[in-house]
Amino acid sequence: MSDIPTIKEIAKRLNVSVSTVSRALNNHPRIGLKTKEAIQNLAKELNYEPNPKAIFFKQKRSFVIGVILPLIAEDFFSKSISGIEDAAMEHGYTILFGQSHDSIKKEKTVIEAMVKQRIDGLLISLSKETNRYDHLESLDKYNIPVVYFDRVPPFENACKVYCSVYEGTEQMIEWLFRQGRKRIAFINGPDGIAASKERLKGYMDGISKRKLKIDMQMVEKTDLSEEGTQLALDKLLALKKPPDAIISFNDYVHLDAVKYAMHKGVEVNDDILFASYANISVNKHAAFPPVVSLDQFPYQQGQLAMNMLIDILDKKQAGAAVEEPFQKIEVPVTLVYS
Amino acid sequence: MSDIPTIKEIAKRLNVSVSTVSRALNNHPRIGLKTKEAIQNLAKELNYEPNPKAIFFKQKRSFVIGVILPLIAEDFFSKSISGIEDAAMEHGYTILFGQSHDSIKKEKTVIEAMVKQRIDGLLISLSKETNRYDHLESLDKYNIPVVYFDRVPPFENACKVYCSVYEGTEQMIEWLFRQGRKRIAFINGPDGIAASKERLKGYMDGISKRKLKIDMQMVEKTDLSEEGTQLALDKLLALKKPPDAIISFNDYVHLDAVKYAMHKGVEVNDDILFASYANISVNKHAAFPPVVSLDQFPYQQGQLAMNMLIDILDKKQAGAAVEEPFQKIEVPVTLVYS
DNA sequence: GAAATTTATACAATCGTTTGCACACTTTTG
DNA sequence: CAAAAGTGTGCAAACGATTGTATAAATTTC
Repeated sequence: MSDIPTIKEIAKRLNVSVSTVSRALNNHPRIGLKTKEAIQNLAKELNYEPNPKAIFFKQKRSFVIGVILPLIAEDFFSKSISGIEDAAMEHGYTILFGQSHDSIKKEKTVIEAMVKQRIDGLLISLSKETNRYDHLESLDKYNIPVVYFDRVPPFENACKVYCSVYEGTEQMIEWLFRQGRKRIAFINGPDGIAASKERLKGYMDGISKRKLKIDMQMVEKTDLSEEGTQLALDKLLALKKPPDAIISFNDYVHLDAVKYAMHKGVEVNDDILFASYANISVNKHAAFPPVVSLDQFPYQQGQLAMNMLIDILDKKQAGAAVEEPFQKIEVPVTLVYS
Repeated sequence: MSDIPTIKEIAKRLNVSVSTVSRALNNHPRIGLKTKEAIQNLAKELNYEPNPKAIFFKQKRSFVIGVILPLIAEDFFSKSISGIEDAAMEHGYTILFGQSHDSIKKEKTVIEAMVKQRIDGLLISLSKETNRYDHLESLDKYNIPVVYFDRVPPFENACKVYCSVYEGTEQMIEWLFRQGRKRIAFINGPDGIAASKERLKGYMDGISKRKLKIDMQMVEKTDLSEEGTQLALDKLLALKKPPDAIISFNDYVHLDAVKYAMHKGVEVNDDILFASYANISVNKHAAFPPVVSLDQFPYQQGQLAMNMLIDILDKKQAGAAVEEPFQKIEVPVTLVYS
């Protein structure tokens, strides 16, 4: 019920001035040993903690970092938040959290709320909808550093951490090819979103590299709903020469595809090998996990991104001119076999 | 690059005192119309936002609420955080987020970090390990209101929001019984944790109510690993009279059980009906979702808990004596059929 | 032993905002 | 027309902590 103790209280109790207390707690050399010890002991006893809001006044920093993710319910983001959190904790930062729910409007609202709270920096994975970037201007204006992560903007002048899905896709095709599969189909996500474009590019280049012919009949797309995926699979199975391997846009699409394929009498991972992206946790429990899935290391990505941001913040505080204004880290991906 | 404008700047520009600016922005009646308009226009133009850290000084509140969840990667918690966030946003609060990863030590660390940041209140779902509560004392000491949510402490003098898994279990058994199932087995979680105890109690009372005999051979337990679940299922299937329905501790255990049952040649949801708890999102994609699952309404629970906390905070600020010091809300559960 | 130096502490301003009080000016009232 | 009431604004203190500068006392130096 008592209030959190302040420097003032300590000063009053020991009959010294607040400045003496402040200096004693910061181990200033000009404070007498007895005084210093008395103050430090009482501070410990009262469990004194400096008020970060007061310090913010002087130092102009709050040790709070905003984190905005599209949808924490997605396996990838729920894992990455742990990396983000651990890295922040380690450096004494706390995180203000918000979701955009893949809406640009919500993204804007959350950013505004965080700017109001005077965050030191922002770590953000953009919403699927985000194709304009003017709502991020206020951060620039107020000189709040931003690090983009996984879903990064297309322009160059930004700090980014992301992984090379493009190369991963090529590797996946390479591996399927080595398993003797030649008719590799692809169920992509909706047109227009960056993730679909990158995957498709990887697919086409991967196929080309293997000197296979690109057959656009082998490329279908889903709106990510179960029905959309079923439709896509129907078309692929109805081909004169149906595929002997199918890569799905992500593991959720994969699960729907496999479920429907079983229903259609396909011998899953025999007639057709199923591959996918993300390597979500439920794969462990699934009856038919993808034979190969692309792990994008969400924890590490989150950790790297937060460390990059803290690094920028520290340099900024130290007043150092940023030598490399826009850092980029491309995290390599890895194939996971089941 | 410019700094966030302050009340001082506005005052200087218009050649009035800071107090006049403050009053004008707060629509104080004693400020002249012309002055007020001039100030408000300039404030809008400069995009002025009051500094919440400065306001915290005067008002002793930060409009920041701490939220600690065991593991955001769990479907239940990733859904509930959305309800928590939406309710907070609606009332102008922002959330500081942390995970305990089901460790009491981490829980303590996170609580300390949040107290340091001077959160207005705390919303917490306790870690599985938490059986002592002394790390929550500092909150009490500093008069920071706490609302417990889903994983609530056993003592009475606390604000809680949780759901009645006990009654839900009874309903589940009732429903299975009406499907003609009489040999209803149960794969429970580890002994000792509250969730297991509550489920078991519901199971036993549900069976008794139906005038069925309780057969403890029908109750197995898993350590929540895939192997543990397989072991439990092995024992159940080896019984002289094997079960015709199996209720699993949660949907993850369910998925493992079904996967293994298929492997063992069981006709899933025919020979044996599978039921479960949680109603996780992947059920939508699963080949064999549980025939019936207990939805615990994570979004609503989160929302209710946050609203309760904000209500307490507002009343505290208004200085009103809290008439009902320890509120409780029991959220009813619902069976979801697939 | 007086001046110079060192040591230990206090004072006061600052950060951005709010708010009680005081002051000056205008208008109303008797 | 003087007193009372109303109107518009500024001053200053407060919140918690830091920090440059001032001041006092203790110590050293010549």
